[in-house]
Amino acid sequence: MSALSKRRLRTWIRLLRLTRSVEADLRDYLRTAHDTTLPRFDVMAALYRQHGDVTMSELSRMLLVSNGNATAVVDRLEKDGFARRTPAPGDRRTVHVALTDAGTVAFQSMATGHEERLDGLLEHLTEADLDSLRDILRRALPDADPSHTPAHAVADKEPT
Amino acid sequence: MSALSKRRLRTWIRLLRLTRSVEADLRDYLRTAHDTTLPRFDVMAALYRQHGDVTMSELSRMLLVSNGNATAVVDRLEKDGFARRTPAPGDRRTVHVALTDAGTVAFQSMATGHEERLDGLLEHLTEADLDSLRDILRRALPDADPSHTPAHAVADKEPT
DNA sequence: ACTTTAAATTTCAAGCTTAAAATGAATCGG
DNA sequence: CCGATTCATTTTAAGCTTGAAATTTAAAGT
Repeated sequence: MSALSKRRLRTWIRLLRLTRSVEADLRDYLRTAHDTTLPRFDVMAALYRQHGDVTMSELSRMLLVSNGNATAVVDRLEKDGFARRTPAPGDRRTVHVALTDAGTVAFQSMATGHEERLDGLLEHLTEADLDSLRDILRRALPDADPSHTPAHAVADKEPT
Repeated sequence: MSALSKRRLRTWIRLLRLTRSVEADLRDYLRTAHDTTLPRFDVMAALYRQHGDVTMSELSRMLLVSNGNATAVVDRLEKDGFARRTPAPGDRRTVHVALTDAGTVAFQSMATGHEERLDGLLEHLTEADLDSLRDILRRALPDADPSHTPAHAVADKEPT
C-alpha cells in the first residue's frame, strides 16, 4: 500500500480524534446545561432551519441517519412536547414534522450556548484555517448533497 | 455572535458531514465484506497496534469511548474468539486484553480492505491537502494526548 | 379493476453508547 | 492497622443506531 494511502489513513484518524473530542464536549454541555442530547439537538436544529414541513425521509437524509433512527428520536421529542407530527395533506404516507413553540424556544437557548461552546473549542482555528478547511473538505466530498447537511446547522445563509 | 464564530460553526458542520459519510461507507464495507462492525474494528485495531497487554482503561482512553462501552465490545469480541482477557499480574483490579491468533488473522484482512476503501474515499486529498490538514488539526487540538488515538490506527510509525 | 412497483414510515432485533452506580482492590495518612 | 480515598472494572438503565422486515399508501402498467 502506498505511502499516500498511509497518510490518508493517518489523517482520517486525526479527523476522527478531533470530531470525537469536540462531540464529547458538546454532548456534555447539552446534558449539563440543557438536559438534552446531541441527537435530539441535531434533529431540533434541522427542524429549526427548515422551520416546519420536514418529512421523516428528509430528516434522515439531512442528518445522515437511518429512517428508523429518525423515527425514534422524533418519538421522544414528541413525547417531551418539543416536536409535532402532522399528516401531510395529499399523501397519507407522509408526515410533516415541526418544532412546537416550546421546542423553538428551547432550541434557541441551546443553540446560543452550543455556538459559544463550539467557538471556544475551535478557537485556535483562524480565518485562514477555515478557508483552507473549506476548500479541502469540498475537495474531499465532491458529491456533497446540500440536503445532507448534518444537523447543528443553525447559522448562516451567508455566501460560502 | 461574531462572524468568526459562525464560520467555525459552518466548518464544524462540514467536518461532521465528511466524517459521517466516510464512516457510513466504512461501516458498510466491514459489514458486507467481513461481517463485523466499526466499533469492533476499532477495538481490534487498538489491540493490534499495541499487540497485547492493553488494559480496559487504556482501551477506552485510546478510543475516546466510555469504560462501560469498552467492556461491552470486548465482551462480544471475546465471545467470538477474537479477543482474550487475562488477569494482570500484580494488580487484581486490572485485566490485560489482547487479540487471539484468530483475531489477529481476521484483523489483518479487514485492515487491508479498510485502508484501500479509505484511500478511495479520500482520493481527492492531495499531499498538500494532507499537509495543511495535519497542521490545522494540530492547531485545533493542541492538547492532544497521544494515548487518545482513536482506533483504526493500523499504520505508521513514520515521522509526523 | 388488478397486479406490480415504488415510496414513506414504522417496527423489530441486535448491537452500540453513555452516565451513573456498584464492586472489588490498591494506596495513603494517620 | 484503619478509615478514607482513589483506581480499574463491571453492571445497569436509558437512550441511540443500524439494517431488515413489515405496513400502508401511491402510482403505473396491463
